[in-house]
Amino acid sequence: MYSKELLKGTLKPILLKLLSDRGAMYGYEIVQAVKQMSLGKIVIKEGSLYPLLHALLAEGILETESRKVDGRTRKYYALSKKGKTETVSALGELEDFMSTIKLILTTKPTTQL
Amino acid sequence: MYSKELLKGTLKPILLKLLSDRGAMYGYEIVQAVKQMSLGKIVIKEGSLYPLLHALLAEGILETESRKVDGRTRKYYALSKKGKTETVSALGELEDFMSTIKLILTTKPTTQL
DNA sequence: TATTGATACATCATTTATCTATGCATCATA
DNA sequence: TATGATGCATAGATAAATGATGTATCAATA
Repeated sequence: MYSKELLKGTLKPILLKLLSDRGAMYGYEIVQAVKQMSLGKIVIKEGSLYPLLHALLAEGILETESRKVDGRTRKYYALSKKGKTETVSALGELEDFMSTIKLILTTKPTTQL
Repeated sequence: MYSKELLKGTLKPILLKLLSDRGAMYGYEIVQAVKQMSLGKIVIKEGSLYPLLHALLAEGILETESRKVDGRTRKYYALSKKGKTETVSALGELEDFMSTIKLILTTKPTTQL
């Protein structure tokens, strides 16, 4: 797990990317997938994920459908049409941001003002 | 400027990297340097920077020295010995985090569970 | 058969990094 | 003499994520 705050702002694009790749997913599955893909380094908390899912649902970015599997209810979330557009811009922004950070981190010390 | 929250957790390592590269710097100079290096995309607010500088000073990560230049007071901050160690781990963590995000963002859609 | 751990959803209070807004002061310029 | 750039500072607001907690089903095990 990374120091508390780095994750901020990255959860939403990560979620959108996952749904974009895999189609409909349910909460528990999302947590496991992120944990697995990040080699255990990113563990989304339920207290973070469910409010985010509900918010994106309310925004019309996600659509939902409940299915009963082995006596347990799973609530599947998928990208709406609007959500697919949103995903493109969210991922673009994150990648842009990361290159900016990378730029600062890799600037040679000799580059003085 | 990026959407509000992405910056969270990155300000400290960015600051440490800057001081590590350039030695002692003062607040206003730091804001300008980050703005310039990020091509205007990252603008640190004074309300964010000064409390951070004071906190790092209190932690013994930074050392300070005031100089009067052209009638204006500049408060220079530099890494302490402890701060140099801290910088190494902070930058390491940020880079590790970024590769993890990159890993998730670039995973091929065909990689299903 | 009782307990534990995994599965599955949910909410509420707390934390905390950053921003907004504001304040003060000096200097250069128009 | 007003404005913008330089320079430091703080207090209150914002909002994302966490921690803590709750409910319930199912599988494994002791």
